[in-house]
Amino acid sequence: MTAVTTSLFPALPSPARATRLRSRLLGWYGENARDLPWRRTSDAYAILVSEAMLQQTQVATVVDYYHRFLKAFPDARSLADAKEEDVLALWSGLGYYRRARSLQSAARVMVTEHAGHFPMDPKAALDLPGVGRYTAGAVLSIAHGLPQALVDGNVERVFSRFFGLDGVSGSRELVAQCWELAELLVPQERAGDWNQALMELGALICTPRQAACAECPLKRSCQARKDGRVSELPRPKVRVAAKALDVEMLLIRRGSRILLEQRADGQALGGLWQLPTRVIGGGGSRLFDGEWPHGLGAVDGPDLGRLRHGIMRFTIRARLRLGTARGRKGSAFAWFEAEQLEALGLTAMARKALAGLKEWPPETD
DNA sequence: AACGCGGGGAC
DNA sequence: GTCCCAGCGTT
Repeated sequence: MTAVTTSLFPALPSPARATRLRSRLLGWYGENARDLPWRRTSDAYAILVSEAMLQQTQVATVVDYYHRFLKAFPDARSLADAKEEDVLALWSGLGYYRRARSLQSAARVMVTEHAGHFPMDPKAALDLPGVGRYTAGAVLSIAHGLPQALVDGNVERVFSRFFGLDGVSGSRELVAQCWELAELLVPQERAGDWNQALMELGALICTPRQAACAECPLKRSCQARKDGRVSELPRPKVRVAAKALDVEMLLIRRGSRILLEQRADGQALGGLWQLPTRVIGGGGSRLFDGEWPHGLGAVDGPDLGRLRHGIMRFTIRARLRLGTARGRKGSAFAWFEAEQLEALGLTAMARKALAGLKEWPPETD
């Protein structure tokens, strides 16, 4: 009987190899780092804002939101004191709105428990709402230089390829291996640069498709490249196909205002404002009802516009119709002037529909 | 240990 | 169309 002992890592790096790896990647980062707004500050609060926005959201999307948000809420105290609706308005269109609420909650904890600052203790950082292992490591290493590791989608991809880890993207096993490697490799000095260098390599060179291996500073020691498996690692996760959904939205005018509906807390997009919407085909979705709210209805006539919108596991085809409202509506409904819409927490679909209008249609209500 | 949660960019 | 993005909290 042969005892088979499998090393957790096909190529666990020796201390000497780890040193060379750090040196190469940090050198490359020094030459190639993008000039991103959150790299111009060492304010832990500002970096927390950027990290919250960057969760599952691409850099290019975040930049403008980051500037607007910090202008409105320059420190934890101002965010803690803000109205939630104003926070949501600045998050409108970014998605994953729980991030915005958690960020404000975290700011309130920072004010009450930590004198308005992001805590220096990793354990305390993890107690902040919306701050998990990744975000705690990111803020502490980038803002304060603490030797805290992090693993995000970029790091997972870089490690999977560089060390030849054959796992499914996002799987428990692969993520655990990556965290162990990240802890092993994070340097005592320049930990923030090291972490950002790993992510930058994943974003610019070691990309999900068509990796630019020729330009990679680590190409000489990359296991996947040796094996010709760069395009195979990490293995993609199985995904559920999006389902089609057909809906109608109502544009209801009264005077110079239009009627919007606030989605209920506890449902998807809770608290955000939308145009009254009903499903007309494709089956139930938990996103919209099949009937107009009581007293609301569509006016016969040509569509005011059409749009497509992807959300969660649905591909929505929406038509915008002129509508009318009879009787008094509940508290979920409110009339808004055009100038108010920009400062409102609209759903992205509502934003698209209103942006697509060349001019407001005639009043019929 | 899986799943729900938005929206958009890149291909 | 598909894939996936500087993840987290809940079940």
